[in-house]
Amino acid sequence: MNISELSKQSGLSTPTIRYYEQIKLLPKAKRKSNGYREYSEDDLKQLFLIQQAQQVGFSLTEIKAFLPSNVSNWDHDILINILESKIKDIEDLEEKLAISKQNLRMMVFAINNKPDEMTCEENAQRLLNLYYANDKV
Amino acid sequence: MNISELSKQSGLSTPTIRYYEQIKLLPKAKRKSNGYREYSEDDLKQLFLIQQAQQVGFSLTEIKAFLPSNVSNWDHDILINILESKIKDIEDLEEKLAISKQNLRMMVFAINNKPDEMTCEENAQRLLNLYYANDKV
DNA sequence: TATAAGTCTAAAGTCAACTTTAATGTCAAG
DNA sequence: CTTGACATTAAAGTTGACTTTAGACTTATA
Repeated sequence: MNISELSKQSGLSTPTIRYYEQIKLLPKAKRKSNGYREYSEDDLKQLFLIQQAQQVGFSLTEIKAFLPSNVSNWDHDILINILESKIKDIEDLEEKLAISKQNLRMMVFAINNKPDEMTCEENAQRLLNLYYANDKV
Repeated sequence: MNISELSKQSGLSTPTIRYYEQIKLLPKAKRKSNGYREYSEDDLKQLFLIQQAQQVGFSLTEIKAFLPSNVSNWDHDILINILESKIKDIEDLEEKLAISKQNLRMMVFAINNKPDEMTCEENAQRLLNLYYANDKV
């Protein structure tokens, strides 16, 4: 498929796809006789994979390191270590998310239960404290 | 406390703290007679709060919107909506994290169980497919 | 009292991740 | 056979989130 088709299917703009090739996040695309780039389903899969990793907070540089194409040249044990440290990263983030969610819920609760006689200013202060009642900062 | 003390306790550099004031993420700091900024425990709490929100993927602009100090001027229902949509964002992210973790585990497994007669190239391809066997993309 | 460490401001620089621009080439439809 | 949509490149511009620099003032230490 042409680059615009890949763009449509992946949800990334065509300049972004070319940019990814430029920074070697994608391999150099095959070219048709006219010079146009030609892509396959595998390229589409790679792009989904990249987006997924990006959404969970990995930088493009990090992603580059553990794409299957690069992975094949690697030392087995180092690779396993990298992967497991990524899993650890995700688990850390999951914990932080849980805390933040908890905090947001607390805010919702605090706002819904604001005593009538309390001013907004006081309530703001109360919210800030509620945030911290919860974390042992 | 002075800015360097706040910096130490919060883990943010002093220019970062000044920068946050500049973009109005923090209120204008009180000044001592010599012009130095003076901070309180509440400022420290705000900074922790900001870092927490940032770590789970909110931009400074987003964070600005739902800090208690700004929150106090707001319409009750709109505010609750914002908070609940943030909770939703977090839950979406949690789902993505779960998928990514699952994928990473699969890679670890695939690498550990690579059939001996398979080339690295073939294994790379196999990994890419394993990634996608799992998501219904 | 000199010197180092801390503070101030405004402005410029940096880095990641793109996007936009400009100039040109290719192809499909009327 | 021209017009419009799509392709190419290299280079410059943008945005977010900072960091660095420069020049000046203040405060604590030897």
